Amino acid sequence: MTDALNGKPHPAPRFVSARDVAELAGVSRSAVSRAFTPGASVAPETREKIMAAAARLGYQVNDLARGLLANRSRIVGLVATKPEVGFRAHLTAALAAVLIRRGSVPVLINAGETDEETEAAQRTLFGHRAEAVIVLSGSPPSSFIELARSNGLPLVAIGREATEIDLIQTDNPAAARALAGAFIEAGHKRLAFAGSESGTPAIVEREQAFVAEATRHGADVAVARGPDTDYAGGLRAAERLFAAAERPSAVFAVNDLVAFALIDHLKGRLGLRIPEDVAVVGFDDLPEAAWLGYRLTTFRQDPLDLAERAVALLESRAADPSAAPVSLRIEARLMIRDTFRPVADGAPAS
Amino acid sequence: MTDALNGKPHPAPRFVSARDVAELAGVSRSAVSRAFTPGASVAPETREKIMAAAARLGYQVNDLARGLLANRSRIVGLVATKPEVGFRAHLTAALAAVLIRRGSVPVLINAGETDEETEAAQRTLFGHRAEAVIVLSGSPPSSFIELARSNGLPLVAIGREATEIDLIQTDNPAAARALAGAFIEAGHKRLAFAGSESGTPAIVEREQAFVAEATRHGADVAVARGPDTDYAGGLRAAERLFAAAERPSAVFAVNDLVAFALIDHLKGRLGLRIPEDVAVVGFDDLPEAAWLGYRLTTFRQDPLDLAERAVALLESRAADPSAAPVSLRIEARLMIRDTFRPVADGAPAS
DNA sequence: GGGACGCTTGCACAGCTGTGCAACGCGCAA
DNA sequence: TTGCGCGTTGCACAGCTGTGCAAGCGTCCC
Repeated sequence: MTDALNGKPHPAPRFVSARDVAELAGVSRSAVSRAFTPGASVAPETREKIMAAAARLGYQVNDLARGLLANRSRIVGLVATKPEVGFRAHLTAALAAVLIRRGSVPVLINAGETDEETEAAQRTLFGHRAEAVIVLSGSPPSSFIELARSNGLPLVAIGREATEIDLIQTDNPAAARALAGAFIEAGHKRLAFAGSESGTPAIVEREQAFVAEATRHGADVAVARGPDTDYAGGLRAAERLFAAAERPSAVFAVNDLVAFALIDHLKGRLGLRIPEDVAVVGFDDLPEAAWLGYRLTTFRQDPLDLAERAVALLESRAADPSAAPVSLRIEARLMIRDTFRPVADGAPAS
Repeated sequence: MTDALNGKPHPAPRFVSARDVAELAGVSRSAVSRAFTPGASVAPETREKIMAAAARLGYQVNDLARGLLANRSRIVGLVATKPEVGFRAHLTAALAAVLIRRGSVPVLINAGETDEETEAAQRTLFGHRAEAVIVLSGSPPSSFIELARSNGLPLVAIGREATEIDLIQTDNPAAARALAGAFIEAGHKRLAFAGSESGTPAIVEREQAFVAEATRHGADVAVARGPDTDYAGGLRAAERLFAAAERPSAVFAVNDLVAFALIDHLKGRLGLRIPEDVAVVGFDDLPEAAWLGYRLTTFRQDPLDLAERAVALLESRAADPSAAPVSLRIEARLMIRDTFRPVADGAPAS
């Protein structure tokens, strides 16, 4: 099957090379190379002649050969499990856009569940001499991290916790604490956290900080975890939280997807009103959070901002490989919509 | 800025090469090459010695050099605008998974709106000697198609209409016609189509076939188009369709996103019941369509199926570059949920 | 007019692999 | 023992680029 693309009935339609251009322009091949190298020494008229020939032939510098020589491929791996779902989709797209703009080549590694797939992804990445890897949040292919470190290639993790690695992360504890405080200030006594058992560091951080801060204020906190951090998982968590006799009046959903499930369950199945009966707050600010059906109050993570910072981190890492690992925290801003409104500064709750 | 990653304080941490392995194993470099080439002539014990040395050093064949020699990079470009939104996100992820499994390298080209970005994407793709390109539906970077064809590299378009190019497409007209018939059979007289002005071929096909079939049956069809094929566009279309005195009783939304907007508008703002007052049907079967808040009846496109067929098409194209362009139609299946239930076979409408 | 200097340009090598060709060693048969 | 054949291995080249080094040439100044 693979053979079809491997086969060579036509021996691959040879691309035009610098030699072709040199011949047409009547100069040496090195002159062509210099013409395409900024800052190299070429006479203006020679360069012009070369450029004209190149344009006529449709020449494009072969980045494979260039990368081979310079030992730099410009390839950056984006490793993610389920890159199509929720916030990761937005983060992936933003990273691809930022990388392309700076001339890099984003390779999307859809790191599957099986070891076989993980291994194929590894071969792909290292075989093509990726010069950097960005690991998105999600279940952790720790073998990647291992291998990248042992080969000394820059690696940035987004939302993954790992020692000895550059890390960029939303400030989950701060957000969770602030929200717990806001719930209590608004008069809520019975709080709840709808999480998941996925065990992602971001998930764990949000839960722990929220629970800790709430109990510090003397509030009850119920915790329910779905099997995964998605809509289905959110439904499970919602069922558990609201099956008990003592229902919470304010819920922090670890995720917008979980929050949507929560809202659908409360409104659709239990007939509760939001936020009058139950206040709900999510995390991510997916576009869906602004939809009329939800109007979800949620913490905003800006994918483009995150992507730009991640790439900047990559650059400074490449500039100084021996520097100490950086751990960057980014503040999440609460987008206030209809599912919960904090008490305004000084003003009484309405 | 780019300079940071370009700079070479450490001259890039040289990967181990076949020569290193050869030295350690005490053989020639060609022996190493042969050991990693299936079907090459190597003595079993030599191969074993080489493999041991390779494992110890962590050697990995350099696909850049291999690709340079063979004139095959294994790189496949995925070109899409806004790859994070709706069905494209799922299609992109599915394609990446399929390509990785077969040993290809999926490069995600987030083809922006500006010419500058498009040009950067082109350079990236052709500079790295991509051996195939897959264009996802969306606004059409037609210069890509042009250039790919002139360089004779396999190109498959999904949902894009273009002559002289391999094409894979859902059978939009068939689905639209079937739905128009089902609406009428269920007793609806005033139909409507919520579309967009984006002008994507798939969009146009659905609109035209739906309108034609409905009028053929003598039904009224109102058409409203939002500026774009997304939630915001769907809201605009919904406003226009239901501002008129004569409200439609069944609406075909060109897209699940548009359908969600429609539902939110009808239920939330106009207080209508679905499907009692208005029936709504979408297209794509995004995961959101199964959410409790929507339970949307919609046509299903299977991203994995589409991805596998696209890659298969790529392979057969590579095997025979001179064959006539193929145009493949895939049937969309109606997923029946709560927003519309067709009359069952032979049974009367409930 | 001659020498020195600076800008251009070509040569050759490096970077890493796959493969045709020839050589080499070994086993087997005559 | 010699010759033949086969399996294995090394050499060398190709594929495409960037760049140090030296040579060439023109120009300017003394």
